[in-house]
Order: sequence, then C-alpha cells, then structure tokens
Amino acid sequence: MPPPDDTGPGPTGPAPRRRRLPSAERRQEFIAKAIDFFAEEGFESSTRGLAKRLGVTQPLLYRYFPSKEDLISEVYDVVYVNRWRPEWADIIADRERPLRDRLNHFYQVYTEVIFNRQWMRIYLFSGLKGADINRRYMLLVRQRILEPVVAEARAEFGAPPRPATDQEVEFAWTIHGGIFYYGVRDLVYESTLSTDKATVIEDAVDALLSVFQSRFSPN
Amino acid sequence: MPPPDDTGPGPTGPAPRRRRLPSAERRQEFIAKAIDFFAEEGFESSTRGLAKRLGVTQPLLYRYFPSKEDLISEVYDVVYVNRWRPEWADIIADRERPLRDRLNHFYQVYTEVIFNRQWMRIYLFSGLKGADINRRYMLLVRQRILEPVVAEARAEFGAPPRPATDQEVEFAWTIHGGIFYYGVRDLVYESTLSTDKATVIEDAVDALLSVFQSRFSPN
DNA sequence: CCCGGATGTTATCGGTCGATAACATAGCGA
DNA sequence: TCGCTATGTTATCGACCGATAACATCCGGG
Repeated sequence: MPPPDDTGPGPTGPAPRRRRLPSAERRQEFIAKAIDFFAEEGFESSTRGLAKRLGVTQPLLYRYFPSKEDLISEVYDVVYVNRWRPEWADIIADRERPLRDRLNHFYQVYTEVIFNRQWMRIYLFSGLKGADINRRYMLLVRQRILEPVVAEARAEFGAPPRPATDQEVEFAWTIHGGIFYYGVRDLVYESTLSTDKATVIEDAVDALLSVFQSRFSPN
Repeated sequence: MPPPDDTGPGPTGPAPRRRRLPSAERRQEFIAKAIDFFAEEGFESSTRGLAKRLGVTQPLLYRYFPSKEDLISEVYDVVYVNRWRPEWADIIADRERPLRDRLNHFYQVYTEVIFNRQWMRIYLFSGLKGADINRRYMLLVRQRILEPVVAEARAEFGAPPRPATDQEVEFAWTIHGGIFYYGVRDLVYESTLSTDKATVIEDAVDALLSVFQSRFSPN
C-alpha cells in the first residue's frame, strides 16, 4: 500500500520532476543555500552535498556556475560585499552625539550583521583558504571604521586633528578584534557565554575611550 | 652518464629505498610534519599529500596510525597540550612585581608560543571542524589565565578579594581576544602589520588595567 | 651466517570528487 | 496545438580519497 505519489504520474514514476524556475530565481536560491551549506561544511565539501540540500541534481549547478570556485566567489560577494552598510561610517562621524554613544551604537548594529554563524564561519574558512577577500575586507574596516574612530577620539578629547598613526589604529584593531572574538567564541566555538553582547560592547568601548583619553587629552 | 645511485644497487633500481628508522622516531617525525602539513593545507588534505611531503608511501602512515583521524588527534595533543606552560600562571600571580609588568611579561611569552602560523591555523581549522578541543583549551585559558588576571587586578587596585564575575572575565576575554586577533591578522591573514607585538601588548594591557582600575579602585 | 620480525613498498578496492556529454521534458510563443 | 528552447535529468569520465592486502627488504640476535 504505497503512499500516493506527490506529483509523479505513474506508479513510483521515474522521478518526481522538480518544478522549473526562471534562471534568476534559481541562481539566487542556489547562492543562498550555498552560503548555509559551505558555512556549515566548509568549502571543501562536495557539490553533490549542496545539490542534495537544494533538492536538485549535482550537474544542474554547472548550468548556473561554470565551476565550484565561481560559485564560491559569488558566496563571498553576497556575504562580504552586500552586507556592508555604508551608513555605518555616518554613525561614527555624527558629532552631534557623544563618541561613547556613537561607538556603542555602531558596534551594536555592526554585530547585528556579522554575529551570525554563516558570516563568521565563511569569514574564517575563506581566511584559511588564503582568499585575499579577507585582506580586502580588513582594509575596508581599517579605512571606514578604525581610522575614523581614531580621528573622532582625537576630536572628542581635544587633540589637534592629525592622521591616525599605525599604533593608534592597531589599538583600535585590538578592541575591534576583542569584540569580534566574542562573536567567534559564541557562534563558532559555541561557548556558552553568560554576559550579553551589549555589556561586552560597552566595556570594550570603555577600554578604547579610556586609553585614547589618556593619549589625546591635553591635561 | 647517470648520476651515481645514492643507495640503490642496480641501474636506477626499483626505488631508492628509504632509510629505516625505529618506530618511535618515525612516529615523532610523522606527527611533526603532519602539523606543518595540516596547518597549511587543512585537515581535509590527503594522506597522500602528507606522505609525499614525508618522502614515504601513503600506506606507511597506516602502520603508525590506525586512521587519519587518529593522526589528527595526535596533532591536537602536541599542539594544544604539549605547548601549554604551567609556569604562565606563576608569572601572573607573582605579587612581587607590578601587575602591569606581569601582564606584559605574560603576554610576551604566551604569544611567543601561540603566535606562529602552525599553532594559529591548526587552532582555527580544528575550531571550524567542531573539535571540542577548542572549548577545552578556552576553558583552560579562562581558569588559568583570565580568572587569575581578574583576581590580581582586584588585589592591585585594593578591592576585596571575590570570585571574578562573568562580566569581568568577559572583559578580560575581550582584551585577550584582541591580542589573539592581532596574531591572526599577522600570521593567518598575512596583513602587513606595522606596529610591533610588544607595543600592541602594552596598549592592550593599558586598556585592561585602566578599565579594571575604574571598576575596582576604592576612590 | 642466516633467519625472522620489523620496516617499508606496490597494487588495489570501493567510494567520492568536479566536471561534461547526452538525453528528457516543461512550458511559452506563434 | 505545435515546436523550440530553456530547464532539468541520467550516465559517465578521469582523478583522487582512505584504507587494506600482499609482497619486499633491512638488520639484529642466535
């Protein structure tokens, strides 16, 4: 007494044929699921595994992407490029508010984007693969986030404007990396973290400000 | 005019047989090279690639390790367990010296161990594989390093001794993670870092102390 | 000197990989 | 409704994977 065939015409027909989708939608679907898949299994995982998760056959992937590496490149683009928000820089530069508020606000919304398992794992996997996309991403962080943060700290504490020194940027990296690593411990290493994100950010911002204050403050 | 055979008897004999080594030494050699190999290529790389790098045939590995996964476990042991120095805790606890000196000294010697490409990459690879060895390592860091650091900061700034709160440990993690991430950027992402390690550590320790001072200091 | 176990190698198995070719059919325009 | 093309599938290729079996040789103890 076999269960009724969902779509097939015959008795357990040749295969329940998949509904056909326009090319653009299929691509989107493939990339979205590929992010999940590669984030979980790593980029060395098989295209067959991905196809299975998509409910399609493996050769179909090759109609949409010339090679596995091309698919991975598109994954990078969606994760790194598309999720960057230009308005983050505005939050940091908004001198209507105290710098502490701005930094807390920035890290709050920034971590809303990067503190998810897919983003974190894709980032770590691609870095280990040697993809220079990570270096480009870090250059973006330095230029759009950290150097502005140093400049704003100078202004906040009454120091004359001057380009951020390497040492100052490096310290901003340390705080930034500390927050980032909190996300890694939570989402990749799955440590059970008892302190909430907002508090961690506030303490990190505290640390950044108190060091920059002692460096930049005229008194 | 063929070059003289190094060891083989015949004219380009069947294969220049590899010198035989006692079992223990061979094992050591295999594990040491496996650390290099897997650190560079990832744990998904083939045992044939490793054997090639070792100059032996691939099945020989299986005389020394029952499976690839067993070999990887030994790699973990050597990297994580054997390189941990119990005396690190002594540096932190030595109240003869100012806490700032102790922390700078500790992070100086700690990073001498973990700031190398093999350690960093093995750590990141194993974490992404879901190996709970990372969670155990982080527990070690928390108990042997971070909780003592918080306790010493309490003592240094005249606060009554009390178990470190989660929030305090989490802040110590942020600073610790910031230093760690400096190593990742240097050795894994191969960013060209212009500020030297000692300065980065000093600034990070500054940040830790100034925040704990404002929390613990009685005045 | 010789023999037997330890230390290696060659050969190979079944499975999986990325990628391609050949074939099938859904579904839209004429 | 017919037919053509885009969207799928099945079948398969050559390479590589972890692992095992069978064979070869070094070398020390008697």
